[in-house]
Amino acid sequence: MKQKILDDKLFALHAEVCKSMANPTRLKILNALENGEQSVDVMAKSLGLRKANLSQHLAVLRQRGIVATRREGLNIYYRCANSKMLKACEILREVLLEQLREGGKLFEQLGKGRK
Amino acid sequence: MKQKILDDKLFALHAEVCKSMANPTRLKILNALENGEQSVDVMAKSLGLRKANLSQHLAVLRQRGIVATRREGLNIYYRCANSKMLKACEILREVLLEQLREGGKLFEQLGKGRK
DNA sequence: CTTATAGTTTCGAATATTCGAAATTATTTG
DNA sequence: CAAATAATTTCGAATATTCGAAACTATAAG
Repeated sequence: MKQKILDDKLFALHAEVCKSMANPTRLKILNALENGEQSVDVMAKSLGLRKANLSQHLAVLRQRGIVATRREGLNIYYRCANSKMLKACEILREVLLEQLREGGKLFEQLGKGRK
Repeated sequence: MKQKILDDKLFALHAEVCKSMANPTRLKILNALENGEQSVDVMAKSLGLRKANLSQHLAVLRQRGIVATRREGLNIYYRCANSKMLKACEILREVLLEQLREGGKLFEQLGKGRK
């Protein structure tokens, strides 16, 4: 029973983290942070996002503890808070890239989920 | 530019897959399928879910190509369609379990995301 | 103190997700 | 064909996510 409760917490946590990553923009943000910290301003420009919207996405990642921040003058620098988590994310991306290259089913079914 | 388009597809696909996993019930389903295929009926009982609801979740996983099916008489057996993807999912779970055990920030912040 | 720049928060509308209930489909057995 | 069992689909209401617009906060520089 005790184990079941831990499992429930774990599945809930896992779902929360997946939810954080369940958005192309947030995945692009995490991707941008793979090579080190970046300010919001620079990210907004390189990703082509409005600052307010980027900030909203960063807030999601921050609240889940996926990214961390550091202020320096006017700029706030974001970085990945947990390299293992980012690595796990990358592994999934590699698997999917492989699928894409193989022209597998996953590719064709993209977007055919819930309308 | 060509590469950017591939990247966009990849991020979109990645987000779709994360969306599929962004639900505790679906993660429990995937977890149950780690040890081999199972019928909907058995899963419904072991996970304590209404069959209609389980079927809805299975449809999400099916549409994204994450699980595959096989019919045998009245029963339909579900299995994981891509072991690498399931493995990537497990790796993330291991990272999170470690965090949970360490009593880290992620645990405390669970559920404090968007209300 | 004023202005400029960087970033965040709030609000509201559009869209998507979730789940129960009820209806429907598929297969087997009598 | 009728009845039973397994599974799926459809519908609708409650809830959550997403994004632009506008307002707001924080820091630096004059």
